[in-house]
Amino acid sequence: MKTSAKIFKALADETRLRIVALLAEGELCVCDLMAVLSLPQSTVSRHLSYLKNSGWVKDRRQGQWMHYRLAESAIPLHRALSTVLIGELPRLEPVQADKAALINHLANKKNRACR
Amino acid sequence: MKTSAKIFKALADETRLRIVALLAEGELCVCDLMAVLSLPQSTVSRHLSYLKNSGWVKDRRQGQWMHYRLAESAIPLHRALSTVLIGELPRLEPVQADKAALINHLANKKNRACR
DNA sequence: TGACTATATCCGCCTATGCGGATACTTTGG
DNA sequence: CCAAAGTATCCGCATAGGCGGATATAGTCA
Repeated sequence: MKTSAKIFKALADETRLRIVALLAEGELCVCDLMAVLSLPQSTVSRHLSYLKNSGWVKDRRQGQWMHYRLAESAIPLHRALSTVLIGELPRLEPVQADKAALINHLANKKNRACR
Repeated sequence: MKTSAKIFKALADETRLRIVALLAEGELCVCDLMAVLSLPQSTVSRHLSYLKNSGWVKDRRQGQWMHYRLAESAIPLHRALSTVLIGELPRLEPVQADKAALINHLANKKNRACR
């Protein structure tokens, strides 16, 4: 029960929902998220910690970059929510805008580093 | 987006999840919930307000009793989450215990008032 | 090693919200 | 109209957690 509330708590924040929606597109590093969300690094990093701590994302270090991706969970509620999020979040206008910004960002960045 | 976060916030609390699970069984009044959850009236009432305010429940006055039931929403995310909750919450042990307590409470109460 | 980049964490500040006892309001029945 | 029941709200208190600048850490490359 506590576990379930924790799963929902992680989604009870606008920024974290945006992050989850972006990660649904694939693995991203912190600097990409900063750029797309236009948020300070400490803010993005804090939310990612929260998501990691609650089991929503996994990280993977590659050189100086920390890559984050959605985690697959063994908890049925968690899995069911993932499915819902993947199906419903893309309907939201802000999510669509973020995705467009992501595509644009990745295009500009090409094979260059983050900045 | 803000709306979505609000929907999740309402579920980001153990007590509210228990209430939602109980209301999935059908309409209940505050005093029934107090008895089943073993929580003070002000606490139960506060959580019901929160759930009402976030669109999760509707109330209906019948004499001195205020009856609460799950609300049907027009918001796709909300509807999808309802389905998930109804499917997943019953798997949780604390929810099963609450349901048993509810059945017991209703049986003891019969046609008498709440106390 | 030293400089630079990417990230995590610390910090002080501020708001949201949980708790439950106390109080106020609403409805009913006599 | 009063008393009692059911409920909502107020209150003071405590903690969680949001924010973003500042600082610490980790990895890379010359």
